[in-house]
This record gives sequence, structure tokens and C-alpha cells, in this order.
Amino acid sequence: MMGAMARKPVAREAVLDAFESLLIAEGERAATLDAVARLAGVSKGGLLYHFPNKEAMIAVLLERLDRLLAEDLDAMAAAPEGAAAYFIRSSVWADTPLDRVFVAATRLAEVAHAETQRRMAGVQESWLALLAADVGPTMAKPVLYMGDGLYFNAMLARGPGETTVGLAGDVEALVAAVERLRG
Amino acid sequence: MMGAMARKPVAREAVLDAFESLLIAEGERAATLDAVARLAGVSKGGLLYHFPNKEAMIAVLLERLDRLLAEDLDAMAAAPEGAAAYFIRSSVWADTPLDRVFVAATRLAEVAHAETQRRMAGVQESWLALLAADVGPTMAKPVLYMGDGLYFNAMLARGPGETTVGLAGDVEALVAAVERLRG
DNA sequence: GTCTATACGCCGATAGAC
DNA sequence: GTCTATCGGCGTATAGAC
Repeated sequence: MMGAMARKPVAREAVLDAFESLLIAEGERAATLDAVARLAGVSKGGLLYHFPNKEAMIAVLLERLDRLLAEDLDAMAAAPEGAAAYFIRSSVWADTPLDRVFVAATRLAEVAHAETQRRMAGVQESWLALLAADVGPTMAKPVLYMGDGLYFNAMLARGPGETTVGLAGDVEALVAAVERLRG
Repeated sequence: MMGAMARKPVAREAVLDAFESLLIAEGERAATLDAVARLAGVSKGGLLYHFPNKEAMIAVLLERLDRLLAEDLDAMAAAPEGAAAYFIRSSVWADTPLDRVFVAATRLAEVAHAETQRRMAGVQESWLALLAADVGPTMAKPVLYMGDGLYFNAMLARGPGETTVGLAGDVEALVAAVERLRG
């Protein structure tokens, strides 16, 4: 028998993953309940058993964002290369769980979803604080914007996923730039 | 009498402006034909007289983008402070005509509108070329990403418009950062 | 827990009056 | 040139069978 903690049926996670994937690959408009259900391999009715409505699905996605982000902030604070270098390197699209929720959430923020916008603003503040501790308060924003720009470009390319080949090569130039800004 | 060049009725421009405003302030999903028509002060049928369908409206918006962008590239190339400093300063949201079409177009690119994505990629290349001529090939991308990050943040804030007050003060730090990267 | 069937509103677009 | 009326389709959500 499963313990009392063993909830979260597989179907539920599959639905959430499908929602995330569609947001990333095809944008918010394509992430309809129908499309999500199809990709997750359930019916629309089945989907709506797990999530009473679309807002509920978004809310759980944002929980996932919070959780993965908290882990990443710990890693960033403890990074041997320093928070700034860690941040830049992790701003390249690498299809990690955090990359995925982050981009998915960005798609929601872009269509003016208020709660998502609030969360994303909070994320930026957290990153900024750690960057300021590493490279100083005045250079923190330049570094933050460099990382954000990386994401922005990856997303415009034509949705991430297709790893813009040139990008990986740019990271070292960015890390080098960060070193010059340090102090 | 107006000369042969005097086309473009006011209503047509009003519709385009309304479309742009809605994209900026409320995102792509809110920029429906109904909403655009209402904001422009015409009926849906009236709107569809000027633009046979929504794609046509997007196409004309992209023409506006191209036109304003070409002007800005000229100014950037000729800027006394250098292309990089000009670029960073102009990446701050200032509600200029170019800022507005650019953000509006970004909203369309975000929902995976193919043609818009192509145009935006072209824009990035043009900027990159001018930046490379100013700060050198390796530091061009760090500068480009800084500017893009500025836009990204302004858009996440909660749609641009509400000028994130702190931002204006950050510009000098960014310009200073660019100076450090020069070489 | 998962499905089918269905209600209902909104979106894009057409037809045709004025 | 601008309007009203209307259609087909899709997207969210509900009801209820299995």
C-alpha cells in the first residue's frame, strides 16, 4: 500500500507536462484544453477532473516554478564560479526542468496573465539580490539583463527547443564580459 | 485638393494604432477585431473594410516596424556617443513610436507568428552588426543581450506603459558597463 | 477516474443595407 | 466608407454515463 503522501496520479503530471510543452513550443494560444488533453493522452473531460479549470492548471504550473526556482537559487548562491557566472551559464536554453517552466511561465506573462507577471517579477528580484552580492550593486543589473537577453533571444528565435546553435558559443563571451564588469 | 499621394484615411491609422495599443497593454489574446474596432471607434465591419482580415492588419503593422526601424538604424550608426551607448539608451521603454511597434510585434512573435519571428530575427542581426562595428565582435552580443534584457524586463513588469521607475536610473550603470566592455 | 455529449460565448469573417 | 446582421468554428466548462 502506498503511504498517505503518495498522491499525484500520473495522468495529472502528464497533463501538466503537456501544458508546459505546448506553451514552450507553440505559444499560449495553442495551449488549449483540447490540445493539452490530446498531447497528454486523455480526454478533455479527464483533464478537467484533475484541474477544475484552466486557472487551476496555471496555478499548479506556477507552484512548480516556485519549487524549481528555490532549488536553483540555492545552487546559485553556493556556486564556486560565483553567482554571476552561474547565472549567465544557466541562462542558456538547456531544456532543464527549470528552463521549461520558466519559459512556459513567460508565455503566460506575455499575454498579460497578472498573477504570473507578479511571480516573474519576484524571480527577477531574487536573482538581482544574489548578483548584487557577487558583482556589486551597480553591475548587478547589467549582468541580470545579459542573462535575460539570452532567454529573450532564445524565445524569439522560434521558440526555444531548436537550440540556436550559435548561442552556446556566445556564453563564454558573456562570462568573459561578466568578469570585466566585476568589481 | 489632395495630391495623388494622399491616401491612408484617418480611420485606417486609428485602427492600426488601436491594434498596437492593445497588443502592448493587454497582450495578443486581447487584441481581437472587436476590441480593436471598439478602441478605434469604428464597427467591426468598418474595420474589415480597411483590412480584409487580421493577417492584413499584422502585415501593415510589420511595415510600420520596418520603416521606423530603418530610421533608427541610421540614427544608431551615426550616433556621436557610439552605436552601443545609443542602443542601450534607446532600449529603455520611452513610449516612442518605435518602442511601441517593437513591443507590439514582440507580442505577435511570442504567440509563434512565423512572419513576425522572421522579422524580429532580422532586426537582431542588424543591431548586432552595428554593435560589432562599435565594440568589437566578441563584445557585441553581451551588449545586445543587455539591451534585450531591458526590453524583456519592461515587458514583464506588467506590460510596458507603467514605466518601471527604477529603470531610468539604471541606464547610466548600463552605459558604464558598456564602456568597460569596449575594446 | 475517465469518458461522451452538449451548452454557450466569443472570435474571425461574409453579406448586404445605407 | 461605415454599419448591422449573421454564420461557422473553436475554446471553456458542465452534466452525467460508465
